[in-house]
Amino acid sequence: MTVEPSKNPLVARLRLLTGLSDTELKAVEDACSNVSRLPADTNVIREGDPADRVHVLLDGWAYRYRDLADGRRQIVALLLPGDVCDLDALYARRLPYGVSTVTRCRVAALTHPTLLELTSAQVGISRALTWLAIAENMVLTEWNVCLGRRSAREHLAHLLCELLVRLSIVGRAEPNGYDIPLSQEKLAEVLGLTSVHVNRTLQGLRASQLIKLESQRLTILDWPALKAAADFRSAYLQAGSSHAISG
Amino acid sequence: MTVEPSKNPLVARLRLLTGLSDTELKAVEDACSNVSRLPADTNVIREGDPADRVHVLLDGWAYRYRDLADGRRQIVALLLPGDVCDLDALYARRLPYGVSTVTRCRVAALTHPTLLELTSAQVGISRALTWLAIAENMVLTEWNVCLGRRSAREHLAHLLCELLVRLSIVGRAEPNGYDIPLSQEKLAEVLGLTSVHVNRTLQGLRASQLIKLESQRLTILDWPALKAAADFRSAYLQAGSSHAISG
DNA sequence: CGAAGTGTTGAAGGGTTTCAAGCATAGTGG
DNA sequence: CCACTATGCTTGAAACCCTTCAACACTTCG
Repeated sequence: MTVEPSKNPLVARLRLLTGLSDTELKAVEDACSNVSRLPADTNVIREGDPADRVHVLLDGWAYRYRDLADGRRQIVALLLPGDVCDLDALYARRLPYGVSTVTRCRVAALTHPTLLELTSAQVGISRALTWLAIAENMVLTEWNVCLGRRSAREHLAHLLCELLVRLSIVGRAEPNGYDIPLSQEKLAEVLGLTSVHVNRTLQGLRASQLIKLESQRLTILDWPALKAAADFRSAYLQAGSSHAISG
Repeated sequence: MTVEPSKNPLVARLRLLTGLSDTELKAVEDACSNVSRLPADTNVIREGDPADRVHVLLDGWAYRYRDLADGRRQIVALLLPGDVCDLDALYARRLPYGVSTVTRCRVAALTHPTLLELTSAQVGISRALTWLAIAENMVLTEWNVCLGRRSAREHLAHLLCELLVRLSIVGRAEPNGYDIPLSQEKLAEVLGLTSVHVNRTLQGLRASQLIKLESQRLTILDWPALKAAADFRSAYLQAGSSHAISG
C-alpha cells in the first residue's frame, strides 16, 4: 500500500522520525480533519482552560507561555508546524499554561474520545504519542541547559540553530536560513532576557558575521561558526530514526 | 482481584495518579524485578551511552545532568523513587545526558524487548508511559519558568516546594519536611546558580523563618509563606487523577 | 593528625536589567 | 497626501543581581 506524500507536517515528522506504518500515518492524517484558522496574535487556549481536546499546529507559528503574578512572562515552547500545542491536555484537568499564535495559523482539534479510539485501535499510534512527548522533553531539557548555564550569546545562537533543524524537518527552511516571525520582545520571552539585551546580543552575532536578520528573515552566514558559538548538537532533535516504533 | 499495597514507588505513583488496573500495576511491578544496588555518587549511565534499556529508580536520589565543554554543568532533573531515569532511551540511539546517584540507590533495569512486550499486551501500560513522559514535561516546563524568570530566592523556594509534593506522592516526606541529601553545590547545579549564591539565598530563607535546614534535613516552618515566596502551585505535579487512562 | 569535602564570609567585578529617550517603519484617518 | 499613532528597533547610563576569587571554619574519615 502506498500513500502519496502528505501536506500534514505532523505526518511528515512521524514518517521521517518514527517509522510508523502507512496505515497508521493515514489514521493520524484523518484524525486531523477538524481544522480551524486563527489570525495572528490570538489565544489558542488560555491558562486554566478545561482540557477536553488536543490541538495540532498544521501551519504557522505559535508559542506556549506561563505568566507570573507580576506580569513576567516565560515562553516555554515555540510551536512550529507539526507540533502538538497541548499534549498535557491528555491527562490534566486544566492546562497549566496558555498557547497563542504568532502568525496566522491552521490548527486541528482532536477530541479526547477520538484519541482514545485511535490509540486503542493501533499500538503504533499510542507509541507515537509517547514519542511526541519524549521529543518535547528533549527540547525542554536543552532549554533548561541554555537558561541555566549558557550566556545570552550562546543561548540565542542555540535557539537559531534549533529552529533551523526543526523547521527543516517539516520543510519550512532552506539550507542557509528561514523566515522567523518573532519580534525581539518575543525572543526575549523565550530566552529569559529583556528585549534590550536581545537587541544587543543580536548585534553581536551580526558583527561577528554569523547571521543576517532583517525583516523577519534569518540568513545564516556561517553555520559551523554559529553551531560552535552555541555548542549546538542536533542529535537531540533527530532521535527516533533508530528504533522503529510501529505496532 | 485485590493486590496488597506495593513497596514499588513507581506502582504507587501510577496507582495514585493514573487509575491503572490492578492487573496492569502488577505487570509493571513484575517488570521491575531486575534490580541492582548502586553506591552513592556513581554513574548510572554516561552521556552518549547506547540506549538499550530503561532504568527505574526504586530507592534513593539521583539526577540527570548535561555537561558543557568548559566544565559548566546543569542538572536537568532530580530523580526520586518512582521516577524513570532515562525515558528517552526508548527512542534515542544514544542518551544526550548522564545520570548519577546522589545517595545509595536501588535501580530496576527494563530492557527494550520487555517494554515492547508489556506495551503491546496492555494498552493501559502504553498510556502510562505517555503519562510518565508528560509528567516529566510539566516539571521541565516549570523549571524553565524558574530558570528564565524567577529570582534565586523564588527559584530555591519553588524547588523545595516541588520536592515536598513529589516526595509525598511516594511516601518519602512528612507533612512539614523531608530528608534532602543535596549539597549546596548540587543545589547550585539544579538552580543554575553558583554554590556561593545558593548559600546566601538559603540564609535568606532561614532568616525569614520559612525553613530550617541542617544536616540534610529540611523542616518547613511556614508552608503558606514558602509557597507564596515561590509562587508555587502544586497542580502541575498532580495531574492525571482526572481522566482514568486504564486500557 | 592530616586531608578532603562542605559550608560560610567579604570584596571586587561583570553580565544583564532598568529607565529613558530617540528613531524607523507601517498602518489610519482626515 | 500628510499628519498622527502604534509598534518595534536602537542606544546610553546607572543600578542590580549574581559571579568570581580568596580565605577561613567545620566536619568527617582514614
